[in-house]
Amino acid sequence: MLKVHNSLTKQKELFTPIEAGKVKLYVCGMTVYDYCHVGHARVMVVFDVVTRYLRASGYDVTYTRNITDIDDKIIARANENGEDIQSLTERFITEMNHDADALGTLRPDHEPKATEAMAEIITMIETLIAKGFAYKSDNGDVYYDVSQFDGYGKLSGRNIDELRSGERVAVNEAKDDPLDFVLWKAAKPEEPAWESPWGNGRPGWHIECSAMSATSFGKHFDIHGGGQDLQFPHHENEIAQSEGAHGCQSVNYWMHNGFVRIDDEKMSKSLGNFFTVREVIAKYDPEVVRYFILTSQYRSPLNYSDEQLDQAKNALTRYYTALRDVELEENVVWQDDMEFGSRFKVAMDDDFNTALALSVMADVRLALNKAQENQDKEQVSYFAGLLTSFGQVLGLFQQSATDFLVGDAGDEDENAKVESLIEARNTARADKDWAKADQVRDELTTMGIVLEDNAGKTSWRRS
RNA sequence: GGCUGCGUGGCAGAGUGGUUAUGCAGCGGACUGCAACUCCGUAAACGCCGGUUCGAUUCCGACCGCAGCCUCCA
Repeated sequence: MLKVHNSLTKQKELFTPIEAGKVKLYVCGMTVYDYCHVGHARVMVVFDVVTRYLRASGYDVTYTRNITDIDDKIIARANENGEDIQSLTERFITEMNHDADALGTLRPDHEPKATEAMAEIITMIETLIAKGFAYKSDNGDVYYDVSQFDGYGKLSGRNIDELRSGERVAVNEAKDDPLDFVLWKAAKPEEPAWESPWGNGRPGWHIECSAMSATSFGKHFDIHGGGQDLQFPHHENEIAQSEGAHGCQSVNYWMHNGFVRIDDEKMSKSLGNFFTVREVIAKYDPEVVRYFILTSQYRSPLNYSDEQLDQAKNALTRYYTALRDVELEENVVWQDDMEFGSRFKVAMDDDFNTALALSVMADVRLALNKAQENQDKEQVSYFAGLLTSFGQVLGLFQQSATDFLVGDAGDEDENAKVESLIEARNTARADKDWAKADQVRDELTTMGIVLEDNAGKTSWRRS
C-alpha cells in the first residue's frame, strides 16, 4: 500500500488514484534561460523515480512536465545576449534534454510549452474574470483577486491576514490588494506579445501551469509535484486559478522535494552558489550524481559536496564490481522476491524512501558477493538479476559494469597500454619476480589504474 | 516579525517507546607473494533541560542551534 506525503495535509496518506490503475502526474519544469543545476537535477531524478515506481507498481502513469519558455528572465537574458528569444529557449531546451538524458531520466509523456498554450491561457483568464475572480486594472494588466478565493493559503499553510502583515510584500499601485497576482501582463514596447481581449501582452507565470495541467488532464488530477520553493506562491496561486475557474478540487496529492544545499545553504541562482549539471558530470559519472540524489529521502535537504559525491562513487563502484563478469538471470521480477523484494517494496511504499531502498540493495550485494565466494552460479546470477531489477526502478545500473569501471569513452591507446602492462606484470608474477611486478603496478597506480587479481584473472578500473 | 521543517556515531543517512539500520571512512582477522577486490569480526550516535512511562533517541513541553518560505527560484 503506497503512502504519499501530501503537502496539502502535511501528512502521509494512502495513495488512491482518481481512476483505478491510472495516475496523472504533473510536475513544474524548467524556465529555459540557463543550464540546469543540481537542484533541477534533483527534481528530475525524484519524479523520474516516482514515475518508475508507480509504473512498477502497476499503474498506467501519464507524466507531464511543462517548459516555461516566456517570462521576464528569458526576455532579460535574450536581451543581454543579443539573442532571439526563441533561439535562446530552444538552445536551453536542448541542453536540458541533454542533462536529463545523462542522468538517466525517462522523458515525460508530455512537455507542453507556455508559448504553445496561449489559447488555453486566455480562455482560462476569461473564465476567471467572468466568475469574478479576476479584474483588469488601469494599466492593462489582469490580476487575480485573492480575496475572492476562500481557500487561499491552504497549501502553504498561511492566511491572507498573515501574508498582508508580512513586511516583504511589494507595493504595486495597479493592484487592488498587494497580494493579488498577475494573470496577464500588458505588453511593453519591444517585448514579445500575444493578442488578447485585454490588449497585447503575455501571461503571468502561474497561469500557464493551471492551463497546461488542465489541457493534459482536465480539471482534476492525481499528483502535482515540484521543488519546495514553488509551494508559495506558485502552487498556491495555481490552486486559486484552477479551482476558481473549474469550481472543484484540482489536485489530490501535492509533492514537494527538498532543496539541494551547499554549506547548509540553499543552492539557488539568486545566491549564485550553484553547480550546473554539466560541470558536475564532467567530473563524476552522471549515475554517481543520480545515486547521490537517491541517498536521501526526497523531502529532506541534500547537502552537496565533493566528499558526498566521492562517497556515492565509492558505493556505486562496489555495486558495479559485484556485477562485473557476472552472468545475470534475465527477467528477475523483484516483486516475486519474498525477502529483499518485499523489503524494497515496504521502503518505496513509504513515500518513496529511496535511502531505505538502497540499504536493501546493499544487502542484496552482500548476498551476491557471498554467492560468488561459494561459487554458487545460480545464486550469483539470481542476485545479480535482482539487483538490476531494483536498478530499473531507481534508474541505476543502466550501463555495463565495464563501462562504469573502465570508462566507455576511455582512450583506446591508453587502454591498450594498460592491458600490456598488466600482461607484463602477470609474466613477472609467474616468474615470481615480485620487484618487477610491483614496479609495474606502481606505474599503473600513477596512471590512476587500480588492479584486482581474482581467480587467476586480473581486472582493472579507473580510480 | 509571521509561518514551516529539522538537529542521529568521523562523514552521509534510515528508523524505532524496551532487541543490528545501511553506506563511505576506521580498526582487527581471513584471502593475497605483497596489495587491491571480497568475506568475517569490531567500535562508535541519537542537540540541551524537564515531563509522561516500569523504560524514551523515539511521545509532550521549554530552551539552544540550523535551514526554508513570506520577493524571482526546482
